[in-house]
Amino acid sequence: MTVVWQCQGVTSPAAPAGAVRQGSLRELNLALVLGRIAAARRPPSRAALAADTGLTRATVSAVVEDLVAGRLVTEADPTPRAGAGRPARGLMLAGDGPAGLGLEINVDYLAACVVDLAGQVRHHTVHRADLRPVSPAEALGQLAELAGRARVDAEAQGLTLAGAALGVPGLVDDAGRVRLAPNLGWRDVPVPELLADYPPLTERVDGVPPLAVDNEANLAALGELHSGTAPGSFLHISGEVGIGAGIVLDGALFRGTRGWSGEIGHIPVRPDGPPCRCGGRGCLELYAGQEAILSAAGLAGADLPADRASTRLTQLAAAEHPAVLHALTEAGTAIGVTVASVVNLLDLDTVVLGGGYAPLTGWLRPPVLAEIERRVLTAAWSPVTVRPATLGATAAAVGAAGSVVRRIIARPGGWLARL
Amino acid sequence: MTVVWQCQGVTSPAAPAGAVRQGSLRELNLALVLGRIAAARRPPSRAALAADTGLTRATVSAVVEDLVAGRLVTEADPTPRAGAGRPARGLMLAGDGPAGLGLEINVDYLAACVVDLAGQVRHHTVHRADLRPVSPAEALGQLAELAGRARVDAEAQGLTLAGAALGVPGLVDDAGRVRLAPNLGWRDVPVPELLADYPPLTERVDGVPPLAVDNEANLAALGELHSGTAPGSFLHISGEVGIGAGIVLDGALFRGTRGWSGEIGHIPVRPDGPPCRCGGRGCLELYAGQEAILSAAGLAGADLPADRASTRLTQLAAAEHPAVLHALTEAGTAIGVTVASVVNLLDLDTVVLGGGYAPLTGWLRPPVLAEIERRVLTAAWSPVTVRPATLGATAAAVGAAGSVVRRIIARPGGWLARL
DNA sequence: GTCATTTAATTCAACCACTGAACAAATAGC
DNA sequence: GCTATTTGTTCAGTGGTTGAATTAAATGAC
Repeated sequence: MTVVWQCQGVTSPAAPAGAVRQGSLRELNLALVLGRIAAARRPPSRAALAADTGLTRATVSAVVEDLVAGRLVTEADPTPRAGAGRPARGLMLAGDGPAGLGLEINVDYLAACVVDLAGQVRHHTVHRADLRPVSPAEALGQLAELAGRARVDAEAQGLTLAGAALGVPGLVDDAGRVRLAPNLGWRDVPVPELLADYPPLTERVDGVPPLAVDNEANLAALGELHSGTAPGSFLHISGEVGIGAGIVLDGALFRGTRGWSGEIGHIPVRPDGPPCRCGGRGCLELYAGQEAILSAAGLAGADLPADRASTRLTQLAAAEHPAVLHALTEAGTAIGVTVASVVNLLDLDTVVLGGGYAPLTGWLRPPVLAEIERRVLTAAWSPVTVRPATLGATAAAVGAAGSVVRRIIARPGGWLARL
Repeated sequence: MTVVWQCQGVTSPAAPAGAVRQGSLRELNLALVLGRIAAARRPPSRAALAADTGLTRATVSAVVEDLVAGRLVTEADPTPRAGAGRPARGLMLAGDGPAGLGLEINVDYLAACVVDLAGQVRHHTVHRADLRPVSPAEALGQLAELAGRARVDAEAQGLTLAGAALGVPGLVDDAGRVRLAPNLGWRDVPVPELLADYPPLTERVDGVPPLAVDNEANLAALGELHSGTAPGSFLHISGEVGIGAGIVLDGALFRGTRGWSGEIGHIPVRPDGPPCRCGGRGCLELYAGQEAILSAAGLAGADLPADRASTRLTQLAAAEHPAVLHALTEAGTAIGVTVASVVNLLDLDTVVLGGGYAPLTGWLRPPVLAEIERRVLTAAWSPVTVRPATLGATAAAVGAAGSVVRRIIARPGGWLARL
């Protein structure tokens, strides 16, 4: 049995922009019902779905039959119900159907994980290594090995991988080429070509590339969206060596005209400030990037590996180290000025601090909120929530895997047609 | 014959998020075909539409029959074609069907206009008057009178008004209440209530309010979108007394969580700059607002009415008045810093300068582009276009009227069901 | 001038998916 | 055991699309 790869991109529009043929009706209702099952707290019955969606029970039954046949949905154990009547058979996402493979390349680690339809992480590997001195080809080779092991493990658990997504800390174009990943030292790296020796990651199925490559900040934001703890629109700021942001609007990632949205690290905080290596002046990264915080805290010479720096900062902050507290307040103020701009522009009510910022949220939040309150015109009527991300350090990998299964949930028709 | 009002909001999602019943199919295809007719350069034939949409010619014929019966589409004069074959009958949006009423209240004028389905402005009235000393109730009374005259004129031309939208220079909530319009001096003005004496503007039809109230910058951006000269995603900056922006993403206005997006005037340019009346410091409005430009140009004492200030600036700039040129360069730089932030964040490739900025584009563009090139990470690969708005001074009124007819084009089913 | 050719639009039987109502299944309460 | 109640399925009916055949209206060759 061959593995089916059908991921063609990370954002899922779910709107049938094109022609609405006869069968589209079924496709839309498959997506509708499956979406409700995915969103429900406890396994809903067919009758409940009918009441919820407005479809008739007959239609829901037919739709569910398709979904069960396609291994997307299973019936839960018959739970004892209160009151009279035939007991409902609860429906839930299948744990043994299609799954998504999520990959991540970052400055100091590689990660691979597998997430099933229900959102459970079924496999997770992190390979710590400084990737800066390694060539892109070699790094991708190591990644492919990780991917291969993840696949074996997934299949041993009865899962079928339905696609893969890869997060990188840089700008990615439509073809999956990494145009620029400054902190990794990559420039114009043709990821799909370099992975050509690993067919499962590159062989096209029906002309669709199996591997989606995207910015890690975008994928981390998607992961946060799918974790169910975030609202439909929010800004997710990833504080790694650089600072990236994922923008989620109305339940969908906003990727911009070329897919290069979220470059929040180079928003000018002080237009006449010190020069940044991007060519601008006074960019946010100069005030709230990892190096800037370490240097302001007097830890510049320590030369910590990137993943240690964050934990070290948290420890010192918890110990109320004065220079660290000051550095975090300064960083928070700079983030707050930038976030105020974003909120004035987009009217978002939630900001999620992710990556290295997540454990520092307790210290960053006060100055961020202070700047928002000072600078956002509508802050008085609509308070802005600032909270830490719920996914851990490899949020991008989990988000990448989640994006694959979310795509199936948003358009089950494509998956079912392949059986 | 009664006037039918069916406008319920300005943004048009067009996606059938809910249940997909039997009839939804027809509704979606009505929207699909009508949308293609609206977007086409020259009147397409049924056959061309079939090829374009992927529907069969039979289906297109049936759909078009409905659209013609509903007065949304008419057949164009049979144009002589090249080559053999039965001549195609071109289809175009009807000029005598439903139309939209657009209204605008601004600091120094009231405007009303009527736009037909094809986007033609069929009626246009501007009433110049300083609205600051006038009470909101009285201003709205004058507006209702303008609206009444527009309606009479529209009906004399055989048009049926299908809804109305009103643009105001301030923040509007879901209920149509103006929460804050600083330059007008309004605060918590319940527009629908104050218009209660003018039933055509407030009587609900099927529980739907006939009048949508929105920010003028949003409506001006929509007008620009519908004029067909702008791409699917762009930033529209309205330079009036204040500075507002409309954000169009993927062909739809982005309104934010509460509908208060686009407050670009209070994005901090210099976080430690002079205090702004919004409570923040160094806001864009302090560097590129009308007063700031006039003051920097040494024209602060002139006390020109708002509409004159813009023309005066244009004249002086054309005459190469040194202080004015300097003031415009300074303003353009501030705008450029802000736009750079927006482009870094959203990856837009087009910025439209509207309102008072439109005639000044020639002088504002160079400094804006210079800042973008310095500060936008991706500027080297994807150049940003900065261009003037194509609609005139009352862009918001035209955009408001356009939003009404665009809603019908996006969801013709609702309109047809009312016949 | 006639006729083949070509393209446009309509007609019609077939089919697909949803609807609504009737029916079967499974439980609680009396 | 019987009824009430709720779940889920079956089935005839219907709306809307499909695809092929047919009609319509022009050009161009002879």
